[in-house]
Amino acid sequence: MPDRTFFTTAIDYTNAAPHIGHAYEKVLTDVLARFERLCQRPVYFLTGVDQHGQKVQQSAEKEGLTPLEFAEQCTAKFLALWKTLGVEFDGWAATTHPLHKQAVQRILQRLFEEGQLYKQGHRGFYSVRQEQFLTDKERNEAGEFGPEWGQVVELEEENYYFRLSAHKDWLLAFIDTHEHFVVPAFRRLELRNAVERLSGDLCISRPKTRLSWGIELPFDSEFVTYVWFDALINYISFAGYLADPDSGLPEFRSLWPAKAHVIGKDILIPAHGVYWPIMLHALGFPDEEIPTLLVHGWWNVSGSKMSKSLGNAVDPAALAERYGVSALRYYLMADISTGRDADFSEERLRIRFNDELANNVGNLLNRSLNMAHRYRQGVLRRAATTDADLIALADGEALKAVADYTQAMEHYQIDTALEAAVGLARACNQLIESSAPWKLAKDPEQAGRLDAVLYHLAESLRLVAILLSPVLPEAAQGILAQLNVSDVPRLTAAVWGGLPDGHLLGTPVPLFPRLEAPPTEAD
RNA sequence: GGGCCUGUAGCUCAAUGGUUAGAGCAGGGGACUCAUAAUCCCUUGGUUGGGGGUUCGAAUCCCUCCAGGCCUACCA
Repeated sequence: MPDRTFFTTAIDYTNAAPHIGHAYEKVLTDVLARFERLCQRPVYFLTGVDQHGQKVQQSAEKEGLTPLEFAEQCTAKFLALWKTLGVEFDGWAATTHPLHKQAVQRILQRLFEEGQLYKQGHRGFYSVRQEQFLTDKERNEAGEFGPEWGQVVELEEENYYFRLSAHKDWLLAFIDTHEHFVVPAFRRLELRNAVERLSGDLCISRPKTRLSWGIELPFDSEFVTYVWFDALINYISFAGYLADPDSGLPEFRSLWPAKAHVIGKDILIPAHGVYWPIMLHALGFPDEEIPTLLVHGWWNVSGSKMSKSLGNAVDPAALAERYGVSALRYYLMADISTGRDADFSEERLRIRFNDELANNVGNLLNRSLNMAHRYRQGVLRRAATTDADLIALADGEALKAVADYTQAMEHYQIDTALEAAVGLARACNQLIESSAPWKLAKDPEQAGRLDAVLYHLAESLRLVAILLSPVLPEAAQGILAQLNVSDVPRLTAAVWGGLPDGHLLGTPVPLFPRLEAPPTEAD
């Protein structure tokens, strides 16, 4: 059994700048990892970049760079974005790393020796310009290959194949008997049907004459391995699989199996739902060591797919610059149901930030602290209360918020979890209206009640900060700092009564300044 | 062609086959002054895409049609 919770993300291809979809997946996984830390469970968060392949090689040529130079230039953009967005990973999987190359070659060598790989010729139509074999899918209505493919020649080429179809029946049985293999459940259905149609083996190599930017096959120096046995292997190579004891990589048995591979719906079939489990199975991993696939949806732009060619790709770095990291992280986690698609809208980003963080949570913090300072010099009094509304808040709503939040987070439903946290703040705003501390302050006989109300507000805010901390680490620190609480957020501390009698609160400073809409274009 | 998903209030979304289909935002009305022109209360608003069927009971299950999205394949 692993002693650390291990999360991975898809590794991003270093051929273009990151867009909002890349940012979403990494923030989502960062939030899951931070929740584990909040629960004081050791966690290892691996993410990275896929740097090999034909597109990188071609793009590098166009810019007059070596493939490595080009890949590293692009990698730097991803790394900079993760730093900006507060994505704090433990391991960085860059596929040009020598230790990754070593693991890939050891794996290929083993499979080759075991007869899982074989060499075979393939005859087909080949586009010289695009450097790829064409299938009937590429034919136009007239049944011909259009001019976009340039010169098309009939060509025979030898390659290495992985015996994928030999494991088809195993995979079907595995999917049928492991209902949590794919989350959400409806994706498992989709996968099941796709596997049924599976036929043929998997081509895993390219001759160096066509593609040189890759990892050389250990048993045939004329070839490099093609994407699958390079990119997918990152999940185990960077976790220390088949590594030498002094490699500096993690101890593999302390991580494996990963709790979840976080991926987008576009790479479930066939890569992660078919190739990857079969690769692991062929390597001898038992069924209980095949990780869950957590499949997230996409951010669309006004209902349609985001793409560079449509010119509607959203730049996450620009958004973070314009609205702040907290606003962006909050929006990405709150406005999509994990596994589903959502529509990206800057207007909704502003609305949700203003309504839920600025007006609700931020203003609650500000008004609560102001009253505590105005009426009590910032000193809290903790005393037993018999007031029904306060008991309802402490034993009812606060308790329920923490429970609902925890359950939702355990099921990767970040949006539902945030609702619970914000709901507790809402209950506090209601309490302020119904108890009217400004009236209590004028009546000496209500001194005890006023103290109790102020204490309940501060204590609730402490809980809200703890619950928000995986999504909004900085802002949560900000709330706790204003409450004058220096403890590192822990879920075990999210129980009522943490603030001691006589606690001195900090100075209120508006935490979430409202976002203003950009000037609208003249009609 | 095959597969999967979605369709519920103006918008974004909830509702293990079980009260009168809910919440936030937006709209309308009111209250309050501690606070970031914030907050709180009340309120308008639905033929659950259409049509059949099963059931004591359907947004939910079955059939069918319509609309949108995604994956995948061109086999008879």
